[in-house]
Amino acid sequence: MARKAVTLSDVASAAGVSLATASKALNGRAEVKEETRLRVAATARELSFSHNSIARSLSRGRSGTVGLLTSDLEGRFSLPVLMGAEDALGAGEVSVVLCDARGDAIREQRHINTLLSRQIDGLLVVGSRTDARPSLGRQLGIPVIYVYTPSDDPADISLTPDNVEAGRIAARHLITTGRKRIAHVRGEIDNQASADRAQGITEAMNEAGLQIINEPGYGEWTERWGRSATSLLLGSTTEIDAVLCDSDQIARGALDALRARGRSVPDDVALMGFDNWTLITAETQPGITSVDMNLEYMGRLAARTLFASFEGEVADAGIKHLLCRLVVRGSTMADS
Amino acid sequence: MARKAVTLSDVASAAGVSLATASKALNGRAEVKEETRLRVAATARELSFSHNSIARSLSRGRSGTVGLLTSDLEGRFSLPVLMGAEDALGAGEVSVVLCDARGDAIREQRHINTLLSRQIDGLLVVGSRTDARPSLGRQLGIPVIYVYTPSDDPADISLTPDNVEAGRIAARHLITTGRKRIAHVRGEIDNQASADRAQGITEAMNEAGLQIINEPGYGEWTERWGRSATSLLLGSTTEIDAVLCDSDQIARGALDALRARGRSVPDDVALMGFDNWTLITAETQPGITSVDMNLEYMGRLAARTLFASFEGEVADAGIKHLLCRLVVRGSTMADS
DNA sequence: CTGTTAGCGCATTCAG
DNA sequence: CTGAATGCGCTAACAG
Repeated sequence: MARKAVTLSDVASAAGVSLATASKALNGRAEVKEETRLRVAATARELSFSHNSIARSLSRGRSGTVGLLTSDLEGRFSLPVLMGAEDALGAGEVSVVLCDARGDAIREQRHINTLLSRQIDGLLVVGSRTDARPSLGRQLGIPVIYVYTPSDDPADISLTPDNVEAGRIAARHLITTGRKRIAHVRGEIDNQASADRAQGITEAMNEAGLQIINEPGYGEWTERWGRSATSLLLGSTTEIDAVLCDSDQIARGALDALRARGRSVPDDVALMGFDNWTLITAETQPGITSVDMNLEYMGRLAARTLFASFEGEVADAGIKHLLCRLVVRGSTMADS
Repeated sequence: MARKAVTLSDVASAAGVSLATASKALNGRAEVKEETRLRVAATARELSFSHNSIARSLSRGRSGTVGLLTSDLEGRFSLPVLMGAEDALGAGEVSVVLCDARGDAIREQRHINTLLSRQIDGLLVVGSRTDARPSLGRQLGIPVIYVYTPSDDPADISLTPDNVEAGRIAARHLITTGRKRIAHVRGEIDNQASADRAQGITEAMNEAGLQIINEPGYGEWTERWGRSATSLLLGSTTEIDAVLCDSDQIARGALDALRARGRSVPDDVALMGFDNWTLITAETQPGITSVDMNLEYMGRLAARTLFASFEGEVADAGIKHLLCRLVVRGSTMADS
């Protein structure tokens, strides 16, 4: 039943060599005669030997493991990041230990301690909003990379989307497709992503000599808010020909409200969201144009950066803003 | 910079005891004088000592780690399960090593090997559909529990939702609220969940002397399919007063179609889905009544079962079907 | 109660 | 090129 637990010394004696030689052979190390290397490899295969990585870690001093600390697994932002990271890491021989702090600082600290005691070689800290979070400090002794949610310490390495640019991209797309009276339905107040996008939008509008229509103000990241904000907009005397929403969910609510009011999308009014949550944007009729934050890429990049720092390379500290990508669907351009 | 790596023997000598005593003290083991235990604990704290769990694992023979093998991280089914499991496991001192096989058998095998070489104490295999999957075999030497997606080997331990009962629950709810002409919009053909639900629905209908209206047939798990299936239904001469959809996404599509045809929900037609994906069911207007699969509970239970088997308890093999839970919203009952 | 002695399985000096 | 010896940090019998 229980695995025979064939050890390296089993292989060694079976192959008629010493433990040390077997180790070297299996690790492709330095000077071992090709012939013996092959013989050891063969017997290892026969015995279906598998390294005990616990023991290996102990003597090597590295565990081949990285921690993945997330604050909310359910979040739709941390998940793609996690996937990208897991993908890149898993391919590189290293395992990922997952910890969900549930947004609780105590629990986070506990997790960090157990991760550290497990001798992880590096740590990825991923959050689900772009407002900076408290740094874990520089005393951890291992490389740490903050993903999506940046650290508030500029000495840390953080990867986050360039939401200002995302705002520019969105506004420019609407302008390019002929819209002039663009309303911005915002997410929650005091939210960095929303603020950054607003900035980018304003910049792009100014470039074009236009002014944003910004009546409905802030709300939740929900369809409900999208519906009511849009109703407000349509109820006012201000004419609009585009609604730019801070999230796809808000945009979906807006779509329903526009339709209920008899406005056709995109003919009467163009509609856009952010995040490119295809679950929403690709399912509606018409699909909703959005700006993708390249989250999975971000996770992958974070993993690569971690790898690099294992090799001794030092990535530049500070917050690195990653490019976003426009995804056009029917809500801004007919036909498509 | 690098952690001082204070070891147990550092603590021991600092506290003026032997290594062994220090170990026992810190582990709250057998006979150690209360006084010395405290002294050791104190110095350990002073030196901010932290166990090296790699070394500990090596000598104990157990790693305090379980593998979590999933086939699709993005899946909305595996995620809640994973959360529940991570929660229960994390609270119990054990860490979770995450592996995503991306639905690829080769990759899955690779992951299993590295997990095994990492000496995991147990394995959770979670999938995102309820059709049985190939067993990993009984030769792994550690307890394995299949979650959501059951194993095809009855000797394995599997946890999965009771979709037959879910079907009954759904149909009974519609019947209880006075519906008689109920259509079932199904998901993909050859899908176990859909088949099980159909069975339960039929049973409940028969109990009430009713017959299911089942014209539109099978389709994708998408809003699009929900829309077209419902359009078909409404276009036929058969009158209906309820649409029971195999998923919330399908139901949402159905809602749009009903509305487009001028049917009011729930007054003219009641509407239900399965899975209780609140992202959808709670956001629409009205909310969509659904049957929750208790996924997070399932994950938690899986973790507990794993724990139990560490303690030597043997859970009964076979597939255990877990109860589902009706969640009533506005789409089946006015007001609420 | 406490300290001594062995390993856990492997990588790594350093002689041969 | 190969092998005997040493240690990673800790737990687990044993003696004292």
